[in-house]
Amino acid sequence: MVAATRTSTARAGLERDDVVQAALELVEEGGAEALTMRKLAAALGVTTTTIYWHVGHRDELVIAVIDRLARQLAQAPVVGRTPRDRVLSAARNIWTNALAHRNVTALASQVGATTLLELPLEVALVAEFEAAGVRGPAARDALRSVLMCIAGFLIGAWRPDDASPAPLRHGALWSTVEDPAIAPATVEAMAEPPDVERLFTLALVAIVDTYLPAAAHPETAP
Amino acid sequence: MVAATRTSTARAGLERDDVVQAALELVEEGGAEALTMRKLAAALGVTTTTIYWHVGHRDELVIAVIDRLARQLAQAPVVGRTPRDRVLSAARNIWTNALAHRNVTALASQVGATTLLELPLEVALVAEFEAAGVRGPAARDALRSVLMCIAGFLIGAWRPDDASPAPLRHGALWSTVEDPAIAPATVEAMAEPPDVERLFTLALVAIVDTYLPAAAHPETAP
DNA sequence: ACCTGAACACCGTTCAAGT
DNA sequence: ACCTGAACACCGTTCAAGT
Repeated sequence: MVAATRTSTARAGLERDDVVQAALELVEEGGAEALTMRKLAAALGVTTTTIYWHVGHRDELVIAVIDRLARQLAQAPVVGRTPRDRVLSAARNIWTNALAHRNVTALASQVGATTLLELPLEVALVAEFEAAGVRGPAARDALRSVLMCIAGFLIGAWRPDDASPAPLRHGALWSTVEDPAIAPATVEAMAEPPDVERLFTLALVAIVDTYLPAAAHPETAP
Repeated sequence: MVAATRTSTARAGLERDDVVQAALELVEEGGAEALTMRKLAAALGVTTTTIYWHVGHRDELVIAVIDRLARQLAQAPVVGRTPRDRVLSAARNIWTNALAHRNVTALASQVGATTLLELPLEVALVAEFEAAGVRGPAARDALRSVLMCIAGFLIGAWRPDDASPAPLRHGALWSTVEDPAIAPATVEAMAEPPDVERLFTLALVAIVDTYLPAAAHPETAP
């Protein structure tokens, strides 16, 4: 701890890094709404205004929290033999990372700082797109499409319906549907939760294959 | 708006529907955070507690707001000659509707009431999937995949980077990237905002084609 | 330089009371 | 039945002041 190097121990010995780290822990455990200036101060045994002295107002603190997690994250390895497999692996790393740190990821998404959190993983993905022959604006479109797809499936993955009030759940609302164009068996199937992990994989492959050169598609390869 | 300042303590002639309608207008104009019990009361020329008498606490009010917009929405027509085109049209109706009512859609997403808002459009989409030969659990997976894809691209569409603080934007962060595996031209391309509408269309087609029977795919059709 | 205490302008929510 | 006023427990943020 850096505080140990201090010779003058008259104060609380609090440093900006300690505050940010404590804030990160609050978010990881309790989500964005658990991060209040007052709770954070209490967790550090300090007054609310002390937080302001160290990190400024809440927006700056949030950015610092995201930045701190970004630096802590280990660079996940990209695996696979073919360029296509490696692209999928790099994309899946972003997905896995977001699932592992859902609360910070959700916070980053709220404040529009997603890129700050996952830039190294994005860079790794684009590098694989380059290796697969996708570059320039096409690489940007491919990256953005994959990122937005991940964002959407994340919502489905970490709000597994039972976070909603009972009468608002997908199954509950669909159970009231009567439509001559829809078979009863299909309506019934709507009540079951989907396998989000599997659906994500299918969607990811579909989108990636849209951007890869035709030669990389297994379906249309000679 | 029904605004009027009352001093007397007699009836305001307020009904639950008026409160919900005023709340809906607040959200449509100013987003979720514009909907506070106090602002709503002020807009109606009434005391905060009156809101509670009419609609209960905020969660119930939010649900009522979403429900009210859902009932107001005109049923968008599905167009197209082939089953595939009609599926894409029905899916695009959900996308278009969400863009048109972004604030309420975002609110619904926050509280897990998305289905409440767009159930009729979901039913229309599933009906087209049925007509295209996708039913039962496969129809559920197809619907869910399309919905999650829409959710992700919505984030990209209504947070067009300039909502983020300047140094956190995609382009700004990417401009610092130096990676031997990535061509400078590709890094430069990352600074330009993508055409989200176009990317959404490509992704939607890719996902829909994953679920449609092979005969419906133009690429693999005989 | 570091930290405290009081204060301000907001929130959601409840309760007793008025007509 | 409908509505008000006061109150409680929270927020983020600022300011003067203490060491």
